[in-house]
Amino acid sequence: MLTPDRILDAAEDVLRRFGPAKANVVDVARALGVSHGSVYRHFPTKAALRDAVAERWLNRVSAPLAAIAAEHGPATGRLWRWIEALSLAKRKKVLDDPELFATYHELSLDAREVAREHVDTLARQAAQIIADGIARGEFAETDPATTARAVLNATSRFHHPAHAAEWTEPGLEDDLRAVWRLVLSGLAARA
Amino acid sequence: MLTPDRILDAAEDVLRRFGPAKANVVDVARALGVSHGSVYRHFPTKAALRDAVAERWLNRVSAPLAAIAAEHGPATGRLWRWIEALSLAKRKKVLDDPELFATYHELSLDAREVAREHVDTLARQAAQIIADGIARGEFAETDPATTARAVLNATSRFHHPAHAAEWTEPGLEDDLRAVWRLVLSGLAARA
DNA sequence: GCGATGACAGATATTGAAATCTGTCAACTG
DNA sequence: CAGTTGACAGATTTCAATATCTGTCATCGC
Repeated sequence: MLTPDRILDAAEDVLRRFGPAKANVVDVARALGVSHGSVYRHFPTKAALRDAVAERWLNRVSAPLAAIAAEHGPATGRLWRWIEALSLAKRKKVLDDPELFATYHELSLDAREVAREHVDTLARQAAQIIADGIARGEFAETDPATTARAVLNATSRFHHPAHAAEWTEPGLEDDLRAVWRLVLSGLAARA
Repeated sequence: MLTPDRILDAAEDVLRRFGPAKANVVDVARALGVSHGSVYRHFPTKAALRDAVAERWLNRVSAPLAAIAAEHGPATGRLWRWIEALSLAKRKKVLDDPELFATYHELSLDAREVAREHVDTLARQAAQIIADGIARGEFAETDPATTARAVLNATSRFHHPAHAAEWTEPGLEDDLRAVWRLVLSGLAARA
């Protein structure tokens, strides 16, 4: 039985093997032992298939982060662990799955829906931790959504795929910690 | 008389007209009415010529910022004007000179010397303002160089060429202001 | 003699014809 | 009849021949 999920598995495999530039629908169909027309029964276009692969792949990044966001301890430590985990996860992805990472980066360049949704998901998680921090009196009173966006923007050098080329530089961890110190004092500061 | 400066003028023109992908040394020589061999008398390689064009072009960004860094008023307002001017200058460049901007972006991707120096120059200017702010009691005591790097990193979404594609989105100014508020409270916070 | 030239070799880019790919759909199968 | 197939048109990509470009250097002319 041909299901979207089986197609996604095959597509991810093909994408990982050949990269976004060389992967094509016929290869995906061949990997499944069906004609490429059948793939089009489940995904309207090649772009939709690619987006679905990226979406699943991005969920594997954000799901572990959601766990941190849902914890109940002090918000300061949680937010730091959340940011560090985000940065580490992205760096790990670019090393382990360079081809899938390139696919994702392509998406984010086109400002595709999937990339935007991923950012929204991350912003929601960060906002949750920040709202907790405000409730617990750890952070100053601000709009959690706006502040979460600001935190994401301020740390984009460490998780935005546009900066992936810089992630091998030494001292990256130190730079992240320096930005974190700045951001943390900003969050904690009384108005 | 063929001088490096005249060559740079011609090269900048050619680069602006054809873009980094199409511009070539023969065209630059033709624009000057000399043979391309003569250009090689002044610049050892095409890459060196390209770097020199970018360097001059980047100096035109950092020079007006140096003026702000050298002012004597309150550091808080100066730092904000400095960051805003940096972000605006880059955005203006990408609109006015897309081809030269692409040249510069290419450099920054290759992590070329010129791009690194530009970042160092900016970091030095920011460090100067931050050191002033610490001396004036506006900012908490920190290492100005480290903090300057952190401020640059935290705002890279608004001036790093890798993010140029996002600079047409509405709300960019608001995002910058939100990050600035966060950073400013971080700078001002007492230890 | 000093700066400029232009022919040259090897590297790189362009081009257009041929091959492949995407997306559709009428026909097929179980 | 639900799901699959494969032939097809038009779009896109590949590939190899051709042209152009980079960087060198022996030679030129002022």
